Amino acid sequence: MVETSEQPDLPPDVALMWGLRDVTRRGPKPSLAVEDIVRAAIELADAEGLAAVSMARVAERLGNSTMALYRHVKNKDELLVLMSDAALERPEPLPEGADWRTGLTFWTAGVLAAVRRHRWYSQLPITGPPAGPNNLAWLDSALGALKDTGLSEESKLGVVMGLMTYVQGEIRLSMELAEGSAGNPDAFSRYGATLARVVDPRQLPALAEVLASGVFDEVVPFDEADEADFDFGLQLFLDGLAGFIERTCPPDAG
Amino acid sequence: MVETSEQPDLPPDVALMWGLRDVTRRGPKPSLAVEDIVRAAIELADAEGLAAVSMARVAERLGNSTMALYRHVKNKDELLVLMSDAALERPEPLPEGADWRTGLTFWTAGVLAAVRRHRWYSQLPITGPPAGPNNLAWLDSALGALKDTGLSEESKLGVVMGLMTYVQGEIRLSMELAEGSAGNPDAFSRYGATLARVVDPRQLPALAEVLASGVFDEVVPFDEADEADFDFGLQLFLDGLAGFIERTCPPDAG
DNA sequence: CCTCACTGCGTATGATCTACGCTAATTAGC
DNA sequence: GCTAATTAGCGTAGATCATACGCAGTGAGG
Repeated sequence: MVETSEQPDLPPDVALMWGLRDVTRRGPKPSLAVEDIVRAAIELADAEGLAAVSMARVAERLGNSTMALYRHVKNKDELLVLMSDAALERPEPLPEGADWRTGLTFWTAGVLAAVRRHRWYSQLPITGPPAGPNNLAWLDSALGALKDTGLSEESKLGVVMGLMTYVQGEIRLSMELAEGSAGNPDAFSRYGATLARVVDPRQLPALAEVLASGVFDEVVPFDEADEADFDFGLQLFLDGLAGFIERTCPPDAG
Repeated sequence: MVETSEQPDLPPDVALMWGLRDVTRRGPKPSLAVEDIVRAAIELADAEGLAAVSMARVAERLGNSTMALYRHVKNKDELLVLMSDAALERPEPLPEGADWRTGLTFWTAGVLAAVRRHRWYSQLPITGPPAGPNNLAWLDSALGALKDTGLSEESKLGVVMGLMTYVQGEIRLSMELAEGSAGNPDAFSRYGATLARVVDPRQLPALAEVLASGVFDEVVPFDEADEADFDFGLQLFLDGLAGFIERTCPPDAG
């Protein structure tokens, strides 16, 4: 394990993500860097899914032995943490002079786009609050979208956490479902039929009514339906936020 | 594997969750039922976490051999699917005569309470749209809360999916963070210090401002802060929904 | 030049999931 | 009741995995 004695009070994985290591070290030059390991792991996950990411396969891809990785990474969990920050990359800057609503909409679309480039992202465990450079850059970007609202810092943070919660739910629901439907293409076209077979109108009346309305019979591609639903919910949230901002910081009371 | 020839067009795991199996079968009486397996797996996960749920440990808990389980469950993934429905149990019925807002608030609290009884829930993979009896009962309950709004069935479904997305995000963020902070108690009290160490005000100005405001210095128990943030976001969503309902179905235009 | 921290790696251990095939139990049909 | 078909439970074994441990060689500090 590489020591990070320069930042003794930082959690070791955080120090790793920020590239804070000793500059002068004895012994042989490392022929491997954490960044290489993380990059190889991400490529492997992109190509063959997260389940294919084993220490052995990552090492093989780097032309090293399995155990060599453990000099740079405490264990596999730490590797996953590093992957979760590296996969996000940096956010594109918000459009200049945009109001908070377009800013947050832009931000949300950006997060989803970034995450969708790595279909395994939703399967990563969440081990702590955002602490890596990319994660914090996204957090900063969302907070920046709210800078002209006049909200308190605490409120801004609350708003952003609410939005992150909603986005996180979308990531999990839509991405894992998309993964599942990839391996099982007609699970979705059959969904209406499955429900019809199983739903008893006396026990689940409201659901039976939705079924009877035929919403599930339309054959809409999964992605489109999903995006429409996401946008709908996002607009509701932003509508509510607009009300909150007006109530808290009336524009003419400045 | 138990055949489910009565419902040949249902996915096998769905049939299992609904208990649709052959009534008359040849061969020895099964000494084991899927329900037993699922219950044992849930007890094990409750006691020792999801990682402790291996086919061997579940079988051991039942006094059977490992391979005996495979007569009742196709593979471990299917067992996880069954666990994810069984863990939810049935929703409590909505309070009689409640309006949609109290109904949905009640529903949301119920989902979170049900899920929090099994701390491993958030780590389960999502393999398909809700199809088990408990999942569908919850879905029905949420739809039922909207029955007096006059919204179209399609809109109701959209609203519920938006709410489920937000709740799903909360489940994932708060539960996995809670798990993480259990094994690492002061990771949260250190969070402010970690950020202070790592955030450069020139690179992350908005985040730096939040940090400077001292929000992260307050020592609030994780659960309380989390619940407050969740409620705040939920209210924003419901505020937005109120506007949508008024716009779509004005009460005096009925 | 010597010391010794450090890198890479071989070996080994203990889990894990699960394919396969055997034996014994039970029932359907006669 | 007899026979054949079917099924439950399980033992064995293979493949894959994470990772503890210790050794050999490297190269910087003294």
